Amino acid sequence: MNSCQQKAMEKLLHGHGCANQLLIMDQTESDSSMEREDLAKSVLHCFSDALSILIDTNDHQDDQSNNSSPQDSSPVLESSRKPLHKRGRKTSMAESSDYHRHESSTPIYHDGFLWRKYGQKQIKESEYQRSYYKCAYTKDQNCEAKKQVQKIQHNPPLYSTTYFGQHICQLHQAYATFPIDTSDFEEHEGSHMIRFGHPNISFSSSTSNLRQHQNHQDRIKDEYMKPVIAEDWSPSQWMSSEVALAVEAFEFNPFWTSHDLSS
DNA sequence: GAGATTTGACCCGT
DNA sequence: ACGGGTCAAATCTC
Repeated sequence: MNSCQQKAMEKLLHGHGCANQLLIMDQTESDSSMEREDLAKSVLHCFSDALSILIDTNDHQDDQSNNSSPQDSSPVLESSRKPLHKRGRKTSMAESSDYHRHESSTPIYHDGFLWRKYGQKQIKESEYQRSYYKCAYTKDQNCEAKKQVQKIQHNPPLYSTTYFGQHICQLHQAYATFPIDTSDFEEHEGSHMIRFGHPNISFSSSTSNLRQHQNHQDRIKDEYMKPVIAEDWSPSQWMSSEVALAVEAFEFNPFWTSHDLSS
């Protein structure tokens, strides 16, 4: 597998994890439709990014074969092919070599990663403030992924979420697999897990905190131990019809295992 | 009390 | 000097 395929695979696994998070939220009778929507959008973003990577790869291969100019068929990914500044400090993070920008009617807070806000600033010529986030595992795992969230339009509301850098933390991979392989409930004790925005679904890197949530997780685990047939899964069960249609277009099923995705 | 967020100050490139 | 990005002390929340 080449590096592009590896990236696409990581995106798919991340989307997989988000979809599983959706599953947890529903089975715990969460009433936060907004968070559910965020996760559903994240699933779509991940798949869009994965497709974009694969399309870019094909374009690149086409370039090598016929030297034609590639078209940007990506609806979401606005990344690395943009020219960089020639020298000196980049005038903005958006000119860094690796960024992805998403625009949506709601800010993306729950995208499957754990972020820590480290700044907020009023940007000139914008009436809205920009918020700066970095991966919560910046120190622990030297993960330098960052994101910026900014409202860019009031009516209709429009938010821009820009991601910079790649996650090198192990978080997303563990997250992507744990709901499927229930043995991970034990294996992740003491290791890094995730805390999402929903107060009832909280995992921590410390064993003591994890134990505090053990009873609740046991209940979740029990739910997972119920037999669920992958063929029975339908996006419309978990998300709005509009998003569900898009997910169905990807023929995605959260009950797939990592092996299913990689084979 | 620990961890997360807020916010003014600071750094650095233009 | 200006503006975007980051730091870190103060504050807040659980």
